[in-house]
Amino acid sequence: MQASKRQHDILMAALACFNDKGIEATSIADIGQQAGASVGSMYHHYGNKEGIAIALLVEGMRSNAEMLKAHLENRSTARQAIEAAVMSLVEWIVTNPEWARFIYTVSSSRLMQQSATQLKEVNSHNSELLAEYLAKHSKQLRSVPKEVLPSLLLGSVHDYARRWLNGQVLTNPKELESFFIDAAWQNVKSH
Amino acid sequence: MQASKRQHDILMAALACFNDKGIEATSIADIGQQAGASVGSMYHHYGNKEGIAIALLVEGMRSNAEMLKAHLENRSTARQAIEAAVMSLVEWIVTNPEWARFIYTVSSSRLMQQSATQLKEVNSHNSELLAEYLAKHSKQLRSVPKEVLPSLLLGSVHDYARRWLNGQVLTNPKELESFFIDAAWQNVKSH
Amino acid sequence: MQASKRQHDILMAALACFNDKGIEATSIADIGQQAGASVGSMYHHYGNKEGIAIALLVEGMRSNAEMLKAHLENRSTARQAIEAAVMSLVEWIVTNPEWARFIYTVSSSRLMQQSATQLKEVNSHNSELLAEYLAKHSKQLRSVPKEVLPSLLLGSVHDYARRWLNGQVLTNPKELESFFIDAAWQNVKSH
Amino acid sequence: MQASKRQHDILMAALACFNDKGIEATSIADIGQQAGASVGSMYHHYGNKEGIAIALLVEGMRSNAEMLKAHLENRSTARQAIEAAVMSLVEWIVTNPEWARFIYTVSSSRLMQQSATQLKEVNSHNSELLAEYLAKHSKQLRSVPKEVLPSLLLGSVHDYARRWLNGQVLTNPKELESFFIDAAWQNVKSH
DNA sequence: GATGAATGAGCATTCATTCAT
DNA sequence: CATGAATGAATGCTCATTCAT
Repeated sequence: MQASKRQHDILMAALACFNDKGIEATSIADIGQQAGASVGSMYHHYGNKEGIAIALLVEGMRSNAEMLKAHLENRSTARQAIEAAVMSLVEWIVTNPEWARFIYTVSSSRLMQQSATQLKEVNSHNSELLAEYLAKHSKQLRSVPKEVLPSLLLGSVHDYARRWLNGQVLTNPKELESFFIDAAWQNVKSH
Repeated sequence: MQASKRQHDILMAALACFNDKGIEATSIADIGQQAGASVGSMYHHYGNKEGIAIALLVEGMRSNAEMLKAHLENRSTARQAIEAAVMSLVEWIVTNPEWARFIYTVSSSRLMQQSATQLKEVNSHNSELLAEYLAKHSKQLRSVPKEVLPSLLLGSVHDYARRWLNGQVLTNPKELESFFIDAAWQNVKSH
Repeated sequence: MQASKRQHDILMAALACFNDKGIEATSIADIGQQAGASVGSMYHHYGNKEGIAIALLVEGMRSNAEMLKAHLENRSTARQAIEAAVMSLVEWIVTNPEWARFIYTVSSSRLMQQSATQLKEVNSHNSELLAEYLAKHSKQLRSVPKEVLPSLLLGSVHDYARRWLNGQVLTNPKELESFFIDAAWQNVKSH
Repeated sequence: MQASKRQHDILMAALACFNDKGIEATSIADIGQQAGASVGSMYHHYGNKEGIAIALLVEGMRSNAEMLKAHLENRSTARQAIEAAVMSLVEWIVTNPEWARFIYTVSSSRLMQQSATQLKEVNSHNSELLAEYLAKHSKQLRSVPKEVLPSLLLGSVHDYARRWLNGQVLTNPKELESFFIDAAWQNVKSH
């Protein structure tokens, strides 16, 4: 089922509304109005409000994963892999700020915990992508518990991105990319 | 007006409910029931639901700032200051996981942007505390744009803490403290 | 959008309730129950309680204006116009006591001052109808400030009607019509 | 029980609030705030909200009746009595617009129908005052049903006053007094 | 007399969801 | 597939009233 224009409009309207007023505070009618779709139409396509949010989340994470995969191609050294991971994340956030904002917000919500198989698949696929890749270069990397690794690697980017998306800082993350790469590399390379 | 027991009960009940079901999904009645307070009483003291959330936020940030101040005392070197900052944050999160969870969730919501002078005061006070302290040791520290510094320093902790509070990782942040301290120091020390 | 039966039922139920208990004291649920409509349905059609009151007001004034227009047709002399104005008003009040009572009550409320273009249109249209008509016979009429004219003409009727609708007097205004006509004519004819 | 300053303040605050937002929409707290009195204090003095409204009504009608009595003194002819009645009413309205507005509004409300013996006494006393007076001059007056008389006499004034108090007309009633006197006299004198 | 915390019933309004057309 | 009227449970909030201090 290719997404029709109608479906795409609904998703984009929902993304805008969710970011603007919050998921709970956004009513189905709000989305419909912004999308130029009737209430009934949205239920026809997505079942309910949660269905829309999940579709949005899945789509966002898929796009994020695709970008990471593209950046990882042809990177042979550990350092290059790290660079690729950071650059891909920054690139994706800067290119899709609305989506990034939505995902950051939603990831601490109840939506994330439960919900569709779909989501879990994408989610785990996504996080293993880099893990596998790094495993190839384990000798050049510090040995750290599996659970902390992502935080040492990308924690700075995530933290800055959240603040940037909330308007608390103004400098575009892209301009600070080298700091994030340095930090990531320092934190995970073997001493 | 010292906070009465009644007021304290309301706040604690609200914290539990907000974390359990989300702010929007928590009804005033839910809080009242858990606190053993009537609806009217809550409105008498806090004006409305947002008033409760803000009081909670202010209280949490104040407690966080106090702990940081305590940790910074008697730290003379740059390295010690960094250690103190990381340890204080970890300590506070581990000691007040409920409060931490609430603040992380709410900080990307509309609640944060607007609202109370109270909040802004605490907020700016809080972020300047460490900045001032580090300024004293600027020679031993890398020169980085002001806006990124907090992310380089504490991004890893925040990222891990969020995941821990969401149940995505299980190891207590305290056990991983040395990794966070190392990372922080690597990221901000002068090369 | 022709008013559906549902919409008409809601309006009539509201009219009865408003007159019975007062606008503020009437709950939306009261109206819904009497109209056999759900709460949601009323909001779907009229937006809120005030929307219902305004719709009622507009409809009432429109009906009043129509009756006046009908009575003014084929009246050639000034005296006849005056008679028509009084008789039309008495007729309308006697025929629509519920509506009259509502309008008298509401016209000193905040509802009247603000609100809908709709209302203002009907309102000014209504008051100019007679004014235009009388202008044609200005020679036979006393010259009085524009603002008092309506009170000299119809003040007695309005005053009596209010008291009658409140149950303070019992004689039907129709029976006293000749007194009102005489009074109106005496008050505005040229001496 | 002479009214204390506190009691007077409460009454005046209530009058202002009632006129500003309507009786039902005015909360006890609103009045208290404006009067600088605590909630408890108002209950101590007036029992409840209705008690305040009735006190206000009684006080207003008493003041109105006093003015009428004063104006009727030393008036010997029928014409003079009519003049006095009109002038007294106009005078009172112009001098006490807030009170007039309150009484006009409340007289079509449920408050009037029921309520205190106090009120009924003042009320009937008030309306009989003029009736008695006019009875003395019955020969010079038209014979009209008792119920219409007040409307023929003062209907124009009441109608204009209501519109003036609502801001629908701007000319001070005092300036139009002669029109109202003429009208009253024409309407009740014997032909 | 005065104060203001506490109560809880009552109400306007919103909103996800259904379904006939 | 699309529409929008209809439903009714849920919820934030108000407010008259009481009462201990």
